[in-house]
Amino acid sequence: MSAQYKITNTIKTLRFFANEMTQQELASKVGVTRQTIMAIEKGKYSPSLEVAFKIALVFGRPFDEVFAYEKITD
Amino acid sequence: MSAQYKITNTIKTLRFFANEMTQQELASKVGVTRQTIMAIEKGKYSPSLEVAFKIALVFGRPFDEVFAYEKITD
DNA sequence: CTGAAATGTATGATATATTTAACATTGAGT
DNA sequence: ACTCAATGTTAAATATATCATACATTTCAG
Repeated sequence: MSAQYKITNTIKTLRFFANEMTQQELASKVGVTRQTIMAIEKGKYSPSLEVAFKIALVFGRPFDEVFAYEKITD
Repeated sequence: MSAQYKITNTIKTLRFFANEMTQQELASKVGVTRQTIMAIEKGKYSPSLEVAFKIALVFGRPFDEVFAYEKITD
């Protein structure tokens, strides 16, 4: 069948390098709840484009340094 | 108040340069309905990150060439 | 070790994206 | 002008993201 992809992110790493920002702090800055950050970090579901952009903005990093769409099979 | 942003995209232009691909063709390749492409092109709502990635993939363009998060006020 | 803070997990409610279907409008070709 | 394909619009139903709350587990400073 056609190639399979998954969305990955580097949020946990970025939090660590951002002075060990907590999930709660990130959630507050982004304007969502801690559970939303949790779910995204864990890959439970893919965020809305809006939330994804806001997360990249909070870390001040280019979008593709935070989120990627990676091929997992062919 | 805090800065306002809006999500913009270049889908219509990219369709034009992709041999004038129709909304229906794009929708089929992405795996959504034509109305979804319509709504996204028109900015009626912001797509899921998954659909956004798929659209960029169909056009074979870097993500940030398709979608942008632009400041509209300060 | 103990306790508080951070992270993880689960569930039901709400908001939003997407589908489905139907119809209206536009635009280009004949 | 006619016609057909493409685009645009609307409304109701469904799927998924997000919220709100509650509780369990990990982690680490004291």
